[in-house]
Amino acid sequence: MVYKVIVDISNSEVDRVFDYSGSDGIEIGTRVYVPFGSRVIEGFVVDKAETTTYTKKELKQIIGVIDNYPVILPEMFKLCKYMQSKYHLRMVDCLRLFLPSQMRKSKIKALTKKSARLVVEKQEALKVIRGKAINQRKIIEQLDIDGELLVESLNSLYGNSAVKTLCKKGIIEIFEININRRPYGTVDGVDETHQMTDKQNECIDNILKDREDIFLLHGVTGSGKTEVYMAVIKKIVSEGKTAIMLVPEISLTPNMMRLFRNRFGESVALLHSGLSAGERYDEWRRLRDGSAKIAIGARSAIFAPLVNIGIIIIDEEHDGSYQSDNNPRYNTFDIANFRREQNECGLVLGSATPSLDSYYSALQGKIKLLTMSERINQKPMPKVELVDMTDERLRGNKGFLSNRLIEELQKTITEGNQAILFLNRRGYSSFVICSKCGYVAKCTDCDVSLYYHKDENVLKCHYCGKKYRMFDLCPNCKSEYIRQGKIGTEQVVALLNKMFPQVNILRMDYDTTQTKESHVKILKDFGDRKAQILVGTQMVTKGHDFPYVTLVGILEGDQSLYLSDYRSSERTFQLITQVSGRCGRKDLIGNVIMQTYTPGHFALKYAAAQDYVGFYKREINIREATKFPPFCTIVRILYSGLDSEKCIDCINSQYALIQELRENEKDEFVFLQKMRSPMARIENKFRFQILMRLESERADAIISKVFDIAQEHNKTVSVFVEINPQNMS
DNA sequence: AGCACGCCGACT
DNA sequence: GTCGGCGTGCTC
Repeated sequence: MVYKVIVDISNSEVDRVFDYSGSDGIEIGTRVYVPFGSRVIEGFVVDKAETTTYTKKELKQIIGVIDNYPVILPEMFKLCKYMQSKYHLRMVDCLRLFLPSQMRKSKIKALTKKSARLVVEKQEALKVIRGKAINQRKIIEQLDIDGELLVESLNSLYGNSAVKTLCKKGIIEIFEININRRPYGTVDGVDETHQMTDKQNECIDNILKDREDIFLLHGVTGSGKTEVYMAVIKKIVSEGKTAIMLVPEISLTPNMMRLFRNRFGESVALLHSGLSAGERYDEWRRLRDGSAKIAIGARSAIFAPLVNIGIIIIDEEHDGSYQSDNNPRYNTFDIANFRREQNECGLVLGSATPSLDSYYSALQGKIKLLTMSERINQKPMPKVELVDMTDERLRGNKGFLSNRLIEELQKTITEGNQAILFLNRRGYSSFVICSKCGYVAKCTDCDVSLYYHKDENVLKCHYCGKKYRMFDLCPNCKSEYIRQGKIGTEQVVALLNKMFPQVNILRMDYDTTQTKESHVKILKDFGDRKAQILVGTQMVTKGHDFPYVTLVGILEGDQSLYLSDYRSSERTFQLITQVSGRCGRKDLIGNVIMQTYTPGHFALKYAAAQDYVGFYKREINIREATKFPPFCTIVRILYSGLDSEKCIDCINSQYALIQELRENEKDEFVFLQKMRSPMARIENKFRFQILMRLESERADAIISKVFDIAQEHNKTVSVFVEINPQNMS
């Protein structure tokens, strides 16, 4: 029997089927070991045939099967084809998405990667190297700066022969590093069943009535969306079907997990980043063999190996993390919709602040709108108060907190309740500047200024993570007049500690959640009321319920408003609504204070009024008038590379081709421009982009041509096509 | 991706 | 000559 095999190598050159002979009876979807060139690698059987055009001599034999069952389901092959045509992805990259990563590379061993470091002093090493070996020199210099680097990245930058030679010469050594994962806690406790409201029941009935439809469940924060999901899943599972529920990674809290585990017990499988390799594999296996019926997880859980799916739920539908922004790039909604069609099942998008696109689709009648506009048990929505910081400044308050917010904080503390302060900026201050000569510390590899982190006393680049020594004197003019930029969460905590020395304060941001335990611990400690104030970034806005929080302070409500991104109003509205919803969840009345310099902005006004529909109407008008999504499709082609000249050559030649395309499709282009990327350099790579906006009706046909154009390029420049990207920088 | 092969410059 | 770096091309 001849088997068509895709080899497990992520490279466009080998992303096609290779024919192998093998004994009969290997099922399509099985993984196998095959000889490839001079080595043995893993591959996926994607098809079988009786004959082949290759001669007996050319045709090699499958060495053996890896798993004794097909790991890829038939539906997933269809999905793979769909993704290939829609996003122009490599077949292997899709297939890889369908199984837990640690299953690849020979069974479920600990995940290791090869890393390299210098074993000889830089000066000594350089002496040994011959004049011609530029790449070896570069590697030595790089390793001297960074200490150690992954072999794969050295290979891709300088070629594998240079790395191998250095190793042979004993200048560098290659060693394995382990990437550990953490286990998740055991489950105890019982299912708390709630009395459903009429509104909740109505939504559940609707979803269960039209089993093949797409629904947008617009429910205000605290309206009990999770209960609706669980009730729907319960019914579907009782009919012998399976379910997928997606949440943003960050809101997959222990709380949430407990809720589902208590309700569904062993039939739920949790897929999230905190699982260890073994556990993740176990969970995947339980889904694959049918012992678990419900998959809950972040974005990638949409690829759960389930058959006979009865419902797919995407919670916090508006969340940007549903769109993958590095390869393979895909949009979770597309995948969910494809699986919905394949399984003829329902799809529910849930949010308190639906994305403009989804709500527009709902009003167009393309998807069904369900609304829950009241909190359960008639709890009132929190009162949102806007504080104009310009006024505060005029009245002499130069601090970061308005008098109103200080007053409310004091009240909350004395009453023994809790407060959340939200500021979407981490670190101590956003930059340092010499007020004498104007010197600003910048990253050497990225086009950004550095944040000051006081607890580590370093300057950090928030793009590449590189750290620099902090200075007392200006490195440029040696003056001592160093001023600091905008206040970040670290400084907020420091200042609050001075203001309220008797109060415990927790901080939750990227810096304090680098290990999984800390993330869980902070939430648990705050939930246990070990602290009265929680200061945090985006992270504090999602999903968790803290019943004793009666005050939410938004320090810079307008911070995200003026980014050069068409979605900035939408984002701001969502952020404020989400964070406001953290408040007044029990029987205590909640209060939200939003500080801003632009209290008149409609996004802030509607957010304060908790008026989603009002905001929607206003914003959709702007989108329509200015021709932005959902009234067009934005396509961005991003070019990045170490050599800026080569990037420019590449973008110029492709831009010319796209201009040609526009000549033939004049009516379809709303906008076309090439430019430097707003982030002109990241990690030493220069970035350029072509932006276009297309009429939505024929966008797919043009995008396909754009993909073809982008395909042809030099290896030293990486080219990515993004459709309606979440991040335009 | 990763390996072999073969060209070509530099060193004994 | 010949050692070794580095580009090229191929893998059923």
